[in-house]
Amino acid sequence: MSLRYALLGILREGPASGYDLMQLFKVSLHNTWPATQSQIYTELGKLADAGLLSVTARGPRGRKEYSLTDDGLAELRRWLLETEPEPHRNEPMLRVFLLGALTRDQAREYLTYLEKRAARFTDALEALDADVDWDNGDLSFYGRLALEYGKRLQAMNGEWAAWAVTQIPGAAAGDD
Amino acid sequence: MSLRYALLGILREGPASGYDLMQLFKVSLHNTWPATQSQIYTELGKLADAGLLSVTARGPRGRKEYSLTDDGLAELRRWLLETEPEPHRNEPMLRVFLLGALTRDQAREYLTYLEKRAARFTDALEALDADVDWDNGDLSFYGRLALEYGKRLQAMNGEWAAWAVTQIPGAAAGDD
DNA sequence: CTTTTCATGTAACAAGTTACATGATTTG
DNA sequence: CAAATCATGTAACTTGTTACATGAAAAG
Repeated sequence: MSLRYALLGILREGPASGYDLMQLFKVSLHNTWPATQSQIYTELGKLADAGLLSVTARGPRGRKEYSLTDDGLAELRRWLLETEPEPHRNEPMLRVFLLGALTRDQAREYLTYLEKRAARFTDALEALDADVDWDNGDLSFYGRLALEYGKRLQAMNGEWAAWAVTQIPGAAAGDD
Repeated sequence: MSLRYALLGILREGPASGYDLMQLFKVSLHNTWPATQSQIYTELGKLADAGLLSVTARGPRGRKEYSLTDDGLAELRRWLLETEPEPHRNEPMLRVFLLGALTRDQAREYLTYLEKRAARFTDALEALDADVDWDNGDLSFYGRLALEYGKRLQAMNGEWAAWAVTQIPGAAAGDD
């Protein structure tokens, strides 16, 4: 359901094609709201049918550029102001709950893996930060706030995992 | 896909009915992996058909108690050891990306709302901590690690939101 | 002229949500 | 005996994933 609003929100910055949006999702939105090519094209079709978007230009190879309509902007604002974010799933944390199915050594390994994963992720976010050409648009402005969030989240993830690994009783080897 | 492993993992602690599992999801797993009643019953049926669970007791009102089979435990371990967690969606953060659709006052309001939300969530986690009767099982042990994660996450959320609100330029009123 | 990039669309399937439907047992 | 709780199941719908299918245009 949120994908539709992501599309409306991005198109508020200016018209774009499905292909353009696909690229944007691949780089900057992937960590926040992953979407596949097929989903994007399908959703753009529905949004245009509903009058929230309109095709405002055609290019080579069947390229279609979509623009946000007044109705689309109104619907985006309504969503932002009048609806609550839905609870989200955290698969790595679900796995923590279930770690009792493994030996303590394996559980420690998983937590160490989470710590390394956080470090890798932090590097990826730094790279993204350097890679994106931030402009003066709202998406860049708020995108930087979201990026800072990602960095803090990964720092916290790493610290928690390092702490959690010390909580598992027993020596470093030979349990269960 | 993860729901099936959540069910297998919980049943590793001991047999339970669909109803029991439903309660557990409502209280302690809701923040990590929400699941509906219909989803749980459907999945239990599939898991039993696949031989990963078996019905080991019947009670009043058609109650069925499921137990983890050896195949089920093996499949749970395989998932934990050999598969990668999938990327997860963060709707509140998607909304941050799209805040340019609102006035700056409204954007600040949203961030302030996120800060309050984090505080409320922290309180709810403290209440949960006090409410749950932690036993000596693995689910309790690892559940406490996950709970600590939740507390740290909410603390970070609140700090980030308080910082983010200061990043939005302009006086406290009268823009856009 | 071959490969890469641009560009769209759809079909089949899996996962998750909402709503409906039913009824036994326990508690006050 | 009325209300709350226990207990299960399924149908319709929405959302998301994987895979297939096609082809124009640009770059080397």
